Amino acid sequence: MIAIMNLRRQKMGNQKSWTLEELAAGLGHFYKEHGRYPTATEVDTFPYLPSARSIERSFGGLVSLRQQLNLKTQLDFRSGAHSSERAHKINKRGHETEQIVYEFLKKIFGKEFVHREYFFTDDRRTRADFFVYDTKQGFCTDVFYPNNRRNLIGCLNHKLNKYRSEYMRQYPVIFLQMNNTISQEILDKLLSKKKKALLNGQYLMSWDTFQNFCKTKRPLKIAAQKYGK
DNA sequence: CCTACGCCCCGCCATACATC
DNA sequence: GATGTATGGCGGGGCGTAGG
Repeated sequence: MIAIMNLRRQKMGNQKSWTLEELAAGLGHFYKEHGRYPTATEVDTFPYLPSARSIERSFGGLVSLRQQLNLKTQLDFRSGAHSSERAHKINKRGHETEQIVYEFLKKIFGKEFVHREYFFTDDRRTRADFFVYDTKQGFCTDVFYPNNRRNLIGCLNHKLNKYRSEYMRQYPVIFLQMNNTISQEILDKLLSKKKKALLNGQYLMSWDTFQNFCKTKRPLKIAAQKYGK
């Protein structure tokens, strides 16, 4: 049996290949802590395991590894119960998160000047979560809640792709990242190293940064009160 | 029924870096 | 030089939900 302490590898130097036994011990350690086996992203951040990428190289990937070790768990987390549960959680969280942002924007800019699900064209396909009218040109906000840094990059790339076209770039757009464990400092560092950079008029903000940003904007006023509610 | 959407998991790939 | 491993980006597939 391999002692857990021996499994923590040094980052550089003296690289030895991981054995199946060591991986089994690492996975077992994760199971003891969490009552289940790790996904690829969890494998990447778990100190007693190599990266999922390494496992892919040497053991044909995580699905194959789970099979080889005959783990009493789902082999592939992309479908089935795990994926179903995840999708439910994401939808619930997404709805709640968007509501928080909506309430905040209404308070600052007024209900009349905050549009939800703003459509750029009439094909009713491409849209931003919010479009806010202010005394200047206004701005779009695309809200998301990534579970961790890695997924954040995935989400961001997806959004950069979506907002590439001319008509999606008529207004400034803020990609609003709502996971408060990922600070603005982390976001800025990530962007400075990122290959596919943000375009002009695109910003990546944390919730704190976004709130301060909104306070620098000038809300519009409703001219005649009788049109108010 | 269909399609679009947001997010996540995974495999594939290119690249960077250390060692031989 | 060659080889091996770590790292991060990218695209495909999957899920539930919303709306046609």
